[in-house]
Amino acid sequence: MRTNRQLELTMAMCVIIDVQALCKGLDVDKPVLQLLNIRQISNASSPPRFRLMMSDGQHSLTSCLLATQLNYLSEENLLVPNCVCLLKKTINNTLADGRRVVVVMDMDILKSAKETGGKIGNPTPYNTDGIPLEAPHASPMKASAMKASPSKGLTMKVSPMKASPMKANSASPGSSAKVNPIASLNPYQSKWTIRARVTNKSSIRTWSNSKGEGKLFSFEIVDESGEIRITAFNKEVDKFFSLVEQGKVYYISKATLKPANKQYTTLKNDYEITLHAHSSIVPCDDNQSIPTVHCDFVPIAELENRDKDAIIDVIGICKSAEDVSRITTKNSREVSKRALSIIDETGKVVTVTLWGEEAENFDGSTQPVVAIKGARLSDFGGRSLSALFSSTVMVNPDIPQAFRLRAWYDREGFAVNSQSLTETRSAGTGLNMNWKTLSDIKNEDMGHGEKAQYFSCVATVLYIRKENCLYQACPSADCNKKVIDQQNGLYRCEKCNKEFPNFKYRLLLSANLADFGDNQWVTCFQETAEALLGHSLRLETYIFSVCIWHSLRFRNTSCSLCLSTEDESRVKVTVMEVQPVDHREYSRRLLQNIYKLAR
DNA sequence: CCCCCCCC
Repeated sequence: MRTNRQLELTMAMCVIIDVQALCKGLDVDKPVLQLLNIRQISNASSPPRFRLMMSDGQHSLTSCLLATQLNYLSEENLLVPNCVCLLKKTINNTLADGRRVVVVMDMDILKSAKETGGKIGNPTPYNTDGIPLEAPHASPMKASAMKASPSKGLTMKVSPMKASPMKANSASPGSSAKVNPIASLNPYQSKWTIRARVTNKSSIRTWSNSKGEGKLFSFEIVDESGEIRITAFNKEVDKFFSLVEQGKVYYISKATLKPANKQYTTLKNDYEITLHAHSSIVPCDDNQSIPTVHCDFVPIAELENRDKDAIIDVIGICKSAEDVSRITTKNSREVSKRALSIIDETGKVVTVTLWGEEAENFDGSTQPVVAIKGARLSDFGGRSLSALFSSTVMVNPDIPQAFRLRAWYDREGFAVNSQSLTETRSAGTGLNMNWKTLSDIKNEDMGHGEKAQYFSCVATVLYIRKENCLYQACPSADCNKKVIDQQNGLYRCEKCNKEFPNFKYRLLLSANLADFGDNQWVTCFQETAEALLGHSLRLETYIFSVCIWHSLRFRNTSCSLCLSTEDESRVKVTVMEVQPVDHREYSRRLLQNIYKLAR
């Protein structure tokens, strides 16, 4: 740990001119300063604002404001007089009365007040009454832009060369005299106009929670300096939803900037925009200089080497598409989904899942080119992709890659012996079903191999055992592991490695299934048991999707229905899905089975 | 003021 003396020397050597430079709006790279005083500005507004007196050991500066997102530093007593701070990001701003302030946007506390032990040096006040404005980089916009560039997120380069053609557009309807780059926007300056292209527009969504209800839509925009998200609520939805179109360019002004919650966005901007009653959005026809959406397509074969959860752009021919279906999420929300199989020139296929309206409206019947910007790579079934709310799904986009792909597929691609990166193993996918008869299970020694096996069969329920048909399961939402009664009022879940005062009962039905050749005992947990019991009675025919594995080899499978009792060594046969057979479907699958036997 | 990105 550095001593005060060392710190004093460090400051003296490295940052001696920092206060002076900061005041002049010069580009100071991450100055280290000591906090001499902090006080809350007396105003009624919330959140509160804090004013800081900072020192570089030579000079002190009182015209410093803490950005409100850093208020917690003061509220949690971390930012107290005498602590030493690294100012990672600052913005110079001019107040309404002409006074200039330095707003601290991001900082680290390098040494606590206790460690520092007192004021370093004997700093004298530096020109607190107003700084001359002739400093070379004095404009707030300029200063913030310059500070932004080292933090690698923003890649803005605003030069006077670029700024002038923007001014030339001032005659356009509704535009102000000056167009500001997106990267220069901040909550401390309200008078701005940006000119930007809509890259991603959401549909209208409603919400209802304890705080109230309403509707909203959001869209993302881009200019040559950067990108930002804009959200419209309620009345502004009515006003702007139909005006704002994907891919078009608009002048946008008079809206509120607020810090972006990084938890929910991957956009490279610290802020986002909320529209209000006086906000203005005006279409712009002369938009040559505004960048269009750029995609960095990853070949499908290459997805095998990318990390899970990576956000990637992909393009392919939609070889086949599932019908749209409704699923219920863990949070018991209903949503539409549709899985597509897409193929590209690498000859590899991957499954892409679309959600909501995008799933409902998709038509794969013409085998269109599908390009997705910002899909998430998942490891489900090996490798698969999922569209996010932030993804842009383009069907037959007007881009060279799409034309090339179309030509390739129509000439030869349709016939290639393609390989999918996504293993499909659930019922309902129609093709790719691993159909077995019950006698196949024994004849093929199923469940004794290195991997769990999945198959489907058509069978009738002969018998359901009513004994021991409930078990005590872990009460956590997504864990269904059997708990161990500790005999002290607590129940232990080995999977969660936790003890609970309660448990939930779940169904565990043993059923005997039969087809024309054999019969088989299987286990149905809650969901599949309900499906069976929900129908009239036994002697009804179903399609069963079954998972079979050996309990000595497999303790945990990815299937939430598969509980393994580790003390027994035998083959486990667990039903994952039950579908009552519809006669048409039954005949079709029976035929498939017969054809397979015939081969 | 939302913040949902899901399912097998």
